[in-house]
Amino acid sequence: MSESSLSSRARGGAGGKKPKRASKSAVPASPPLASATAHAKRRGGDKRDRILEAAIKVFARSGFHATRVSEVAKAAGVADGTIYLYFESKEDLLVSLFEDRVERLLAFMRGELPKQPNAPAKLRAVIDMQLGLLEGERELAEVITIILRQSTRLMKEFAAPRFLAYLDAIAKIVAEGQAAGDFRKDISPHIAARAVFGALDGITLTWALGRAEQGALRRAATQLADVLLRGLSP
Amino acid sequence: MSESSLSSRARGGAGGKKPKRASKSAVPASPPLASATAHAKRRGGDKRDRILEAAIKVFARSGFHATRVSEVAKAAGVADGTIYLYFESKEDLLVSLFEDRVERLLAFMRGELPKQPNAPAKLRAVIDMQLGLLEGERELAEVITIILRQSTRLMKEFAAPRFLAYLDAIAKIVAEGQAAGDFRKDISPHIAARAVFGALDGITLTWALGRAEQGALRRAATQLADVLLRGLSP
Amino acid sequence: MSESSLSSRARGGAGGKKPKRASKSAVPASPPLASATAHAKRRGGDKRDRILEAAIKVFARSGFHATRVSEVAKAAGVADGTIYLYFESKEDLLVSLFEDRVERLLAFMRGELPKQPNAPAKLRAVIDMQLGLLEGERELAEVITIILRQSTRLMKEFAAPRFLAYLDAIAKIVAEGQAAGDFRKDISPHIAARAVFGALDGITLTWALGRAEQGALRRAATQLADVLLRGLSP
Amino acid sequence: MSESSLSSRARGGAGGKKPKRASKSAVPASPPLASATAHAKRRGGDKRDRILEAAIKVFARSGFHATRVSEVAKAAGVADGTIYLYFESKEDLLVSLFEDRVERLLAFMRGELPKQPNAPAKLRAVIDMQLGLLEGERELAEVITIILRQSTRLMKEFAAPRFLAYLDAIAKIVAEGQAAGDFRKDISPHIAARAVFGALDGITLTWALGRAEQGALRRAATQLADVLLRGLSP
DNA sequence: AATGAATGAGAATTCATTCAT
DNA sequence: TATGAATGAATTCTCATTCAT
Repeated sequence: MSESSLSSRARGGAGGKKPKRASKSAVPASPPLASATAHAKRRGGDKRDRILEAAIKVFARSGFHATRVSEVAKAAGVADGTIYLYFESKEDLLVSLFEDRVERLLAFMRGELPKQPNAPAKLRAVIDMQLGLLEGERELAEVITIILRQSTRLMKEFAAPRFLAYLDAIAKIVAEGQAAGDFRKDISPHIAARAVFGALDGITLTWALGRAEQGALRRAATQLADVLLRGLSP
Repeated sequence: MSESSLSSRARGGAGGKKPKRASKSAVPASPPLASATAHAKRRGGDKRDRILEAAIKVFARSGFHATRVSEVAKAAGVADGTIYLYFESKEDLLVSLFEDRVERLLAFMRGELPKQPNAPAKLRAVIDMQLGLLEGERELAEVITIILRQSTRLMKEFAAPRFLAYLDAIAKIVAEGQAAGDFRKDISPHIAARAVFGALDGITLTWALGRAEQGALRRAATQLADVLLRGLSP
Repeated sequence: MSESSLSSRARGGAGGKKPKRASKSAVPASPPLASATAHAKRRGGDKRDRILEAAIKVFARSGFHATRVSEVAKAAGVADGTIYLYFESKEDLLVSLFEDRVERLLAFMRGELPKQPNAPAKLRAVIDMQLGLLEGERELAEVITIILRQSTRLMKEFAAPRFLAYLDAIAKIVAEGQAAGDFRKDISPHIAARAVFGALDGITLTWALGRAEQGALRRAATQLADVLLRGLSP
Repeated sequence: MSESSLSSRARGGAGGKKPKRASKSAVPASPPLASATAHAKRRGGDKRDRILEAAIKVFARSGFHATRVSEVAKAAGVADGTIYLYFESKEDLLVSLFEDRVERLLAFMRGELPKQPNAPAKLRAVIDMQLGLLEGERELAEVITIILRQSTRLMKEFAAPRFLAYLDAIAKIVAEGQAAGDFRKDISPHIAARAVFGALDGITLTWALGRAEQGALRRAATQLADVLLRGLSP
């Protein structure tokens, strides 16, 4: 996974609080996606983060278009106008949400992947991490899998490139595995990457829309990895 | 696959024009999803279908919320008010679109699946059909994978149950295969179904958003089936 | 006075109902600036004109910025949205007002001036016409002398060029008179034009802001012409 | 010119810094309207004056409504809130501007006029002074001729009485001239005053909106006085 | 059935003003 | 005095939907 493919674009004042640990399962016990508020209630980020936090909740409940800015403001306990001190528009709020939270996920993955010995391990790590990190963040999962796609402009201009970069990163792992003889060579890395990403997305989506049972995502991760790794084996 | 799971709800006057043939590849040469206009220009369906046709185009281009009803009317060559003679609301237009077109796909699949000898063949047929039928229907593919999710209400109230029914149908195939010893038994049919569905969705989505190359979907179908069938093999 | 300098820019559907007569006093008994509604209640212009009519009243009462679009709508007896079927924006409403009404005044003047035998007669005619035509149109006078200047953008981009064209037309009359020996030659036609225009504007303004007595403007016109013609005499 | 007609209403802490000299041309070389800052940087007036100074600039550039209080604050180098320590509101800022600067002009004229031997000389002095004093103060000229009229409330409640007082002063000069046989008697002093005021205003306005060439105003003053004095001669 | 002019509810955003520090 | 983050009232304009023709 190249640095560039997952690199983030700095935005607002969202500092990149880097999570650093990795357990054997490649997913830390405490979620690195959780709001930084807990530790960083100190300065500035405070109000901005309260707004982001509230936005996740409200967007997940009602969707992007059906959500009124005033609802987010109310949920965040600030005045309507205050939102605009931290975000340019309602759309920017959604983008910032995505950048702020997804960037943490990607940064974490960027740190973990190099630790894996080979392509199969990396692929499993990607699956474990994506699902493992969203476990316990049902609302965020919903925002990423559904809400983000509700603004066509956002989807096409902003999210698509990010998704493509992520796909590229997965495709690289597949290609690396093929080169090393760990994966069958008759499968296009690109198609494989889309299948992996789609499967992850589909599992997340149905989980988020359903009862979002605790542990379900991690269990699904294991099984998905089992199927895909065997499916890609030479 | 149970009747109920894929059964359609009659709506407006959209009769279920049943496509009839099946080639060896399980996908007919002429797309069964194409507008029924050609044959059914007789009465009533005419204008209704022109509106649906136009709606696919315009929704695919601009998304659900950014599309004005007047744009659909213009594209269909009818007056704004005429839309409301055939559909209850803008949202109903999208729902009808989904029902009208997806129902044809599902009906077709309902007809084809029983012809397959076993679960692996059925799973491959599902994959072939979903991707094969959308090939050449880029705009419809975009409407199904993206636009339909833009109305949170629609997504939660209408599409989700349909998707779940489709998931059930796939899960049943997997379970059937496990029972027959064709598939490994350590994988939850539910999780497998979500992975299959997600992979199909992801491949369709990126294809629709990208250059939508001719033949790409069919090629992807073959590879996806190869990976999944090996991945699920006992 | 050149055609170009007072030519209008067609806008919306405001047909140029040309007034045609000229009395000895160069000002017709029935005001050519009055809404065309009276005669033309027939088609289309009806609602548009009702809105313009209402806008003059409300703008004159409250000024441009303090006037709500909904107030204009209410005064015109139409729905808020209807305004936007005929005008692009609140600002466009003001511009259209200006174009629609001032154009009639200028068109009238364009028709009358050539009938005057010499420059002094033309200058007197301009003064008579500007003041005579606004007599009985207090609100319109207020819109032109005050309200139009309340939008800086409008003033600089739209009104200024029109005013300059008008100034040019007056300057040409002065220059013509100087060439013919009817006016003293030590006065810059440009400065004279500004003085004439300013005097007309000042008289109109104070009249509109004051009690706007009947006949006051025509009386003022005579005296102003007397002073200026003697002041410009060789 | 009566004391009352041009007397100022004390406001804020704006003391009347009295300019003192008078040249033969009735207009001093150094502008008496310039900010008092230079001498009075001592206390209090300092910041208040910086704000007024900044307000002239910003109002002249963008107009009253389009100007944000924060822009004035920035231009003055103070915090937004500081403005409200010196002025009650944005509107009060404009009023204060008017009072502060116009009062200096009027005070100066009050001092000069009695020195003139007769009505014609007084009228010429008024013209010379109004135009002469604004020369070199383009932005102030713009504020007085345009910006001040952008708030309808201000215009009607505040400026109109002031303008009327000024008109009265001019009318008195005309009447005085008529009584002394220096001016023709068939012209209403009121109308004459309006014409003079309007001409002055029109010349200032077009000069401010145009290129505001150096010397143009003084030249215009001479010519305007020439025309009006001959026009008013018996 | 078809039209499209008219409707009017609805919401994002701005910005003058306040006030805790 | 000075600050500037926070407030929240206020308003233009859009557009799905209706309905008289």
